[in-house]
This record gives sequence, C-alpha cells and structure tokens, in this order.
Amino acid sequence: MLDIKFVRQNPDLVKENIKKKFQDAKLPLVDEAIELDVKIRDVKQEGDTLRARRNAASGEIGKLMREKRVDEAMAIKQEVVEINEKLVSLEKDETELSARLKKIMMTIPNIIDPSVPIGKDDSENVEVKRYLEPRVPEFEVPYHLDIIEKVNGIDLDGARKVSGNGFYYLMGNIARLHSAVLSYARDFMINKGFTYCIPPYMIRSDVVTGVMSFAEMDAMMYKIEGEDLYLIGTSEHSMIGKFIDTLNDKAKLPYTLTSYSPCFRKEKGAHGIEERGIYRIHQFEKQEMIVVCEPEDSFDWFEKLYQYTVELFVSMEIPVRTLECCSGDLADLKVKSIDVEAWSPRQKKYFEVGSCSNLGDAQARRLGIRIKGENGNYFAHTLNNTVVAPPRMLIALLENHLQEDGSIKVPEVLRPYMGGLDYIR
RNA sequence: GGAGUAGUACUCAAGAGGCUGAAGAGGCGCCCCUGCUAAGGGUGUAGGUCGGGAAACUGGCGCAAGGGUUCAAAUCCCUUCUACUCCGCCA
Repeated sequence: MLDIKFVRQNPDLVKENIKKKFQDAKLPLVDEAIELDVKIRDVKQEGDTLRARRNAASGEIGKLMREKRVDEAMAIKQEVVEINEKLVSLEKDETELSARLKKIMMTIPNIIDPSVPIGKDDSENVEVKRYLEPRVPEFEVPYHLDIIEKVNGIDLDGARKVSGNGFYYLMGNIARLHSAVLSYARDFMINKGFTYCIPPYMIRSDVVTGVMSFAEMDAMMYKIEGEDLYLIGTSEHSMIGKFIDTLNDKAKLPYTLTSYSPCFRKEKGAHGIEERGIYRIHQFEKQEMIVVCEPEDSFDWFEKLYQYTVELFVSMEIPVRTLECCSGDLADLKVKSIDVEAWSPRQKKYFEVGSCSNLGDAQARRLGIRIKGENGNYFAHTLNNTVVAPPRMLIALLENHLQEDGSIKVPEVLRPYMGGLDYIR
C-alpha cells in the first residue's frame, strides 16, 4: 500500500510502475485515487468547519445555561441541531469516499525496486545463481511418495480415513527426519542471531483481514466454528500481526524473529490437492523468519535472509538456485522477491522451496507498524522468508539423497537430530 | 464457563455531562548548590493523529475499541477486547 501523498506527488511514477507490472487495467485507478483524495479533503474541510462551529456553539450554550439565560441558549441549540443535520450526510460521504479510496490504494501495486527484472509472469523470472552441482544419478529416481513408502515412512490410507485427502501420517524415521530438519533449521537461525518464537496458531478475523485480501482468505483460511478465530496459513500471519498498530522504539530494532508453526491451508483454487504425495497438502510445518527494520536497512536484510536459506540447504547437501521474481510475477505489496528453488533429480528441474520478500513500507503502512523518530514517526520496513517448510522440503532431501538400494542418506548436519542415524532404510 | 473490579498521553495519576488537550508528578531542557551520584533548590517545556498555511499559527478527531443517548460525553448506556481478583474446570 502506497502513501496517498506519494501518489499525489508522483502520479507518473506510479503509472509507470503499473505498466512495468503489466497491470495496465489499473492505470485509471491512479487518477481516480487522486480525485478521490481531493474530494475527501474538501469534504473533510467542510465537515471540520461545521464541527468547529458546533463545538463553539455548544460551549456558548453551556455558558448561557450557567448564567440562566435559557432563551438565548435555546436559539443556539437550534443552530447546532441544523449543523448536525448537515453533518450526517457529509460524514456519510466522508466514510464512503474514504472506503473507496482505501480499496483502490490496496490495489495499486507497491513501487518495485529498479533491480527487479521486467517480465509478464513466472516464465520470465530470472535465475540468479546456482549452488552445488545439480546431479542426476545413474538409476531412476522414483516419485517421492514411492521413496517414502519403501521405507515405511507414510500412511496415507489412514489419513484419508481420519481426515480426508490432503493429510498424512508421517511414520518412523521419516517423521523423525521431518522433525530433525525443523530442529536443525531452528538452531541454524538461532545461531544467526534470530529470536526463536512459537506463535499462536489461531488468529482473530481482524488480524486475518489485515494481513491478506478477502480472496486470499477465502482460498486459504480455515475458520473455527463458533469462534472469531482462524487457523494460520503461515506463522507470518501471527508474527506480523504481533506488530499491528505499534509504535516501535528505534533502539529495539531490528526485530529478527524465526518462528515455528504448523500451517493450515484449504488450497482452494487452481491447483487443488496433489493427488499423490506431500507436495501440496492441507497441513504442513514451517520455520519462518521475519524482520522489522529501519527503512535504510531493508535491502541489506533482504540479501542476508535469502542467503541464509541457501546456506541452510547447501549445508544439507541439497543443490539449490535463486530465482528472482520478475515484475509481473511480483505480488502487489512487494518491492522485491527472490525464490529459493531446490533441485529435483527426478524431474530434472528446480522447484520452489522458499520465498524471500522485501515489502518496503507497504505492509507496515497497511498495518500501522511505525518507528518513533526524533523528528516524527515513520513506517518500518518488513521482510519475510521461509527457512524451511517440510514435508514439501523433504521431497528435495529424499530425491537428492536417495541411494540406489532405496535407502536414504541422512545429511551429516541432521544426524545429531536423528540419534546418529546415517541411513534410513 | 460463572461473579466482580479496572483500562486516561512515554510512565504514574486527577477528573464523575459544558469552564478539560485533559490538573499533578515523574520525564525532558537550562541554571544553581553539592565533589561523588536511584541527593537538593530554581526555572522552562512538550505532548497522539489527520487536514489548512511559506511560516507564525490554525481546525478536526482523540481518554482501551466500536456503537448509542444529548445542543454538548473521558464522564451516562450497550457491545467487544485486555488486565487483575474470586469460584468452577483442565492438559
């Protein structure tokens, strides 16, 4: 969400940015927003003048009543009644216009960073760098589910019976591997100086509507019946929710948090639930990182954040690459975003395992996350990034560490979390 | 889940329909005294947010949040949230 003042002063820049994102349909919104803003300020000014008069008149009434000059007081009362009548429709206009403006402002995309490659959609995302050699073994790499089943690591039939499609029982060493990855990732981030956090897994509706659009909410969020609570789709929801409407002390910044939570998603819409396996499911677990920082620091943090994910995967001997989101594929709130993709020796291509985003001050403006400054307060910058999200992430681990005999090599760094186990058989 | 009490600016706190942007204090600025520090005296000062104005300045909103009553609400009423106390229940 942009600052309306910024839009007013830089309409061409805002339009140029919309074009870069191939959202030309939104171009008229810029002028519409500016017009609405003018109207709103006029209406507000008019209302303020009336309210000022009302306040003065009410004061006079009080004074006259104390002096027992009742007749004079009654005359002024009448004036205030008339002012109030006028104000009713004026205030209605004010709220309606403001609501319309807000809706438009939520739709106008954030100004992307000049470094963001221009492109229409995800096919034009740009590979930045590869880490480790993407290997394809001599033998054929089976579908991830077959790998797991071979080592008795999953019960889908049971899950379907108990919870339906899109759920799973992870069993034995695969379940343990799942926990090991999360524990390792947690410690990895703690060693980077992040504060470990276990957040609420349910959040109120006002937080939900703060952090996502209605369409997103409808497609993702599970509602708890009879309560004003939703299951989180990612811990980012509760983590960023923690900062809504806060005025933050400069000295305490940056906030660098790494949170663990289960994530619940309806996955309603285009893709649906993957029929076989654990790629797209209703419930998964995720270690996340978020940063709330000074505006001038956000790009340094952005670089660090996605590098942490890369480093983590490399330490587990999983080849990855970074892929920069092009303008058209970048969500409206984001200034810049980089995906981390892991190598799939079965598909012989990379697939997304994490996404790092710099939201600039757009999210902070929308949610009221401010910093107390010497010369007035200002909005913070916010960033978020996936540390690791199993079980999807396990697909990469299993495929890359599969041995010809069907066993799975446990990466060195995970062995302490697996009781020293070196191979899952 | 039941019963009660409370929520005022950075913090503590007064206020109980009009004279309250909100006393007082801490705080913060300056000065003095004291030479060793959670000390004393004097004096000055601000307050959140959205507008208008080049500026001095000026208007609206704002006393947990949202509604309502009234010419007028921090103050009365309703709903919600939060904290505390008691009872009940429970990992």
